[in-house]
Amino acid sequence: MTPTPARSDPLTHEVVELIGSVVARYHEEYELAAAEHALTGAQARVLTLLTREPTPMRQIARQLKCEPSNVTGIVDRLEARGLVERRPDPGDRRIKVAAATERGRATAAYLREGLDFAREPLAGLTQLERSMLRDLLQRMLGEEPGAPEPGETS
Amino acid sequence: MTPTPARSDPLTHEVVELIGSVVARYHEEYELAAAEHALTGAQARVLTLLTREPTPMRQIARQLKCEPSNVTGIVDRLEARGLVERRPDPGDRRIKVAAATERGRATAAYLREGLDFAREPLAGLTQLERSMLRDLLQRMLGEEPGAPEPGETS
DNA sequence: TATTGTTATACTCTATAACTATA
DNA sequence: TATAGTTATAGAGTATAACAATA
Repeated sequence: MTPTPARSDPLTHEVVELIGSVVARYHEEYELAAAEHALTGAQARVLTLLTREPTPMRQIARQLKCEPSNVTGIVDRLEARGLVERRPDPGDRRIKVAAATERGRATAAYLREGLDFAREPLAGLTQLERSMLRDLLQRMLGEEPGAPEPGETS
Repeated sequence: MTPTPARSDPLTHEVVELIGSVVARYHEEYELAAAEHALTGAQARVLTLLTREPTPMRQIARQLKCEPSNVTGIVDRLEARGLVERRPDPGDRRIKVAAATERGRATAAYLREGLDFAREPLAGLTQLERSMLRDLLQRMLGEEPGAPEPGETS
């Protein structure tokens, strides 16, 4: 009769609504911070990704969870602005590795600084509260050892 | 020297990253649930909005934080599928009030059921933990009385 | 034959500007 | 004149399908 016990729980519903608000606000601020550097959200995400590590086009698509054909245009536009460059892969000539340029890394750093969300609001929480929040979010995301998500093949 | 104390705090950084993960996963599941009903994310958001309350076009734009001209197309497509209808406003003939139809409400209900995120993961938390999470998120969002965010004009 | 990246195409979302009809 | 909604337009993201180069 109650396959999902949490479904009709008003407290759970409240938390779900709050998470929705967090998601909305996060997105809003992310797009805003990106726009300040004349970047779209997708461009900002790819640039941030490439700042962490040079990545083949196909793998960018996997991380963005979109089709590989879309990545071509996004990287094109970043490359046209000198924020990213395509490099050949020494081992496989089919592969093009996209990498952030020096300018791209600088832009990404400014972008990161502009992303005040969660940093400013989090300042209102004590150290203990922040670590409680961290633990709760970790458990929500199933990132705890001992609770391996099905679907992880390796 | 340290205008934003939380900036270099590794714990805060960790929480920010976790929130990023929550946002990514929420969006992913939202788009997926919408796609199961042949809806785009924007269409699903508007439909959900109108299920709660019939709303003038202009006000939809404000809630979506987009330009009013965009709403025309989104409501057009929902109306073409019989999920939404435009009604005149008795008091002001300039205004068109968009409202969910019976079919629209039914679709929104299915959509809501498909949105497992946060409900399933939250089931792994105790009642106490969930209320702790609620309180922490509320304070992050500045929704608590006694902590009015600057910028609120009224 | 399979994989990588690209191109071509079509649809949706988005902002901007100009337009219509009401107020 | 100001406001509500729309139209027209252009740019960007998205998926699908077909393609060239390479494995």
